[in-house]
Amino acid sequence: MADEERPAELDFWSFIELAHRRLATEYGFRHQLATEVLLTLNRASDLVTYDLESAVHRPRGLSWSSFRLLFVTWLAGPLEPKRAAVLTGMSRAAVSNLSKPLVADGLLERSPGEHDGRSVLLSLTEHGHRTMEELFRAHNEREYQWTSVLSETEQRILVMLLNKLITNRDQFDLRERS
Amino acid sequence: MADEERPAELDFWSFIELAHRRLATEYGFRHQLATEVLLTLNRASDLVTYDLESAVHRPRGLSWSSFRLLFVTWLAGPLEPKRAAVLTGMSRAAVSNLSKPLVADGLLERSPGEHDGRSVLLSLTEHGHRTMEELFRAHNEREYQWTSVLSETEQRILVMLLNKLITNRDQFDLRERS
DNA sequence: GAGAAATGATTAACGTATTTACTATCTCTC
DNA sequence: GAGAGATAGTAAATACGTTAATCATTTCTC
Repeated sequence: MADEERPAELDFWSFIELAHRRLATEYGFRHQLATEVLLTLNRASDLVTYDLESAVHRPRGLSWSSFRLLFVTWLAGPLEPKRAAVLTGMSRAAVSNLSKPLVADGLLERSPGEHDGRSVLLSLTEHGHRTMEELFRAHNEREYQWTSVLSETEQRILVMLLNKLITNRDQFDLRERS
Repeated sequence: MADEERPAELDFWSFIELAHRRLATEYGFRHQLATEVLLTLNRASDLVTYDLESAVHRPRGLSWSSFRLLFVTWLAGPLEPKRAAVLTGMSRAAVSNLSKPLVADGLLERSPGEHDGRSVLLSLTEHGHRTMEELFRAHNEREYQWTSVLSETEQRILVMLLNKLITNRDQFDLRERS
């Protein structure tokens, strides 16, 4: 057994390796590769997100969620809260809560819908629009720092593989946010 | 312009494509591929996680975070809360809060540390151990359903690319959880 | 070896997301 | 066109995470 394990080096990322090893040797689990793929996917996503949030958005007074809402409104807006919820992957209530401070800060605008008395349209104000252009520039630069360790071809392969992973999801009855 | 956009088909996943298109045509952002890579990474991770949580863990009365804590304790335990926090990627306070119900349910055990009067060791109880074996079997089966749309080679490439993405992170001063 | 600083775990205060319940409007059916 | 049911948005209750403050112990320094 000796110093087969080196706990001193073990951290959030290298835990994946330990898990893989332990699942292989201690327990006879069939699908170790599946675990490795999805653990890696998860932790990579968490690391990048955490970094972007704390380096770009928090210093400007925005949470990751607020940014996401502004982002979809910027690119797909004006849109109803319902649609914003689908596109951001959060609940309608979350959109409603997040909008409040953004409207108060003059970034977002809430106007009554045209044909439906219940509905509302979210759009960026002029100020919100300018803010997003500046904000996304910083965001995009940091994204580039992350991805530039991969060649363009590697990046395209990565996107392609993730697309394949996700778009075949209808092969089984997966759970989605209602 | 015509029906260039088809909002009817737009959802959480296909928004990536819309974002890519809009950033390319409307705004002259330099690093569209970076955005596409990281949006894809993020959303893929979210979809898989949401599915695993709602299909496997919630029905058994566990949150995603509880599962993660049990998982690292299972594979790397017994360990101190501090180390569990690093390995799960959450705060020490979260570990402390999550432990409480798990101890109460008889899955987790909290024993005083050997050499240090302040410290504590978290470990699975016998019952917790048996539970994890059953639970992880279900988890692993579902993971397999997800990943099996990729060939083994594709899976290895995916892991390799994500590893490359992350392990070069020390090239710039990224933000990590303290 | 006594006092100061540091460290581990917990608690308290707070922010933010989710689910559930509610209100208003719209649509469908007869 | 009146009533049942569906839908949009919000509000209330709840769950769960974070950071900051607290307590106990340990380590460092003189």
